[in-house]
Amino acid sequence: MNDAIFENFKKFLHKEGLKYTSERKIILSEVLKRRDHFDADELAADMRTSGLKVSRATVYRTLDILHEIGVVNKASLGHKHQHYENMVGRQHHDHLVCLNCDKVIEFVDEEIEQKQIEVCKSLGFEIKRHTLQIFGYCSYCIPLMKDK
Amino acid sequence: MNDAIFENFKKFLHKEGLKYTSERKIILSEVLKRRDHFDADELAADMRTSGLKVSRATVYRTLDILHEIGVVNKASLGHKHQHYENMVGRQHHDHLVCLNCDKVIEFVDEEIEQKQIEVCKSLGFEIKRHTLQIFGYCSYCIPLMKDK
DNA sequence: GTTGCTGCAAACCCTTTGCATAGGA
DNA sequence: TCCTATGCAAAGGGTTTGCAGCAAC
Repeated sequence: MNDAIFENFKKFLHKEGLKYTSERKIILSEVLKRRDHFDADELAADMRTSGLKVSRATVYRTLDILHEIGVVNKASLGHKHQHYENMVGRQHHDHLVCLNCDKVIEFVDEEIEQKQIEVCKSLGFEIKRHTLQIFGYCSYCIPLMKDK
Repeated sequence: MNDAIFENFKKFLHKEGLKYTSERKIILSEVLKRRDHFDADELAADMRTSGLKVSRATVYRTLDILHEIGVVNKASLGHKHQHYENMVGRQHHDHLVCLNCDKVIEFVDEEIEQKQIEVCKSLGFEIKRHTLQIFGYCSYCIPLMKDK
């Protein structure tokens, strides 16, 4: 079923006058295996470990393209670097981030989504994307925090 | 009325064994004059223009303290640097950010706030802070975007 | 063959830090 | 006096970029 994604990627690149290179294919395939919130460097390092030699620069450049076509989502999870996540077959969601263990919990609340649309409509604002992050302590870390 | 804020600042610093220096007073007073979303460098530059010579490093260091005591809020508004805003006399709010003109519109929606609390409660997550940004086009820029 | 891509290293940008000196308490 | 703060410049960390050689098309 991923064939369609590679096909779309190829079509998009062609449409933009860009090339369907082996590095781009490799990066796409590695991204599609992911179910976590990774950063560009992490992806590059994991690829290197797997014997896939693609430079960091190319990873950054390709993640940009994949973001543009919606294959990955970019998220600011409270670190100084960006995180990415594979969005294939998934819908928009928000994040809870544990300040102690860095765990990320995803959630969707339809009312929150709906309300955002209403707010924008009432202000004449055209939404392109939206991102809600809640920082705090997950259930495992709350007891640990009490001790301090 | 700002006297109380300076007094609190002084008390906080004293409690932490820190010093109530003239640079810190100057930075606090400049921050209190602001009603916009500024970054550290901008604040430092504006201060320099006004003849107030405080180093960038001190501005960063002091903004951290002011953030800790809630005088300023830190926000990621889609740039690679942080933005700050004076929070004195203000409540938590969310941001609409225009991707064309960079304008920032603030809003609060009680239902969104409430829903976030409910989601966290149901997941056993203890909220420390939360931040919702909506990126898109403001009413002034929507017509300009059509032309492209 | 043409044109865009890659890898490398250097550049960049924002932010933090080490250190010598200044200045609150 | 004691000890933290400041300013400077350098380091840091993530990301982007210029360029020469390389690979799609």
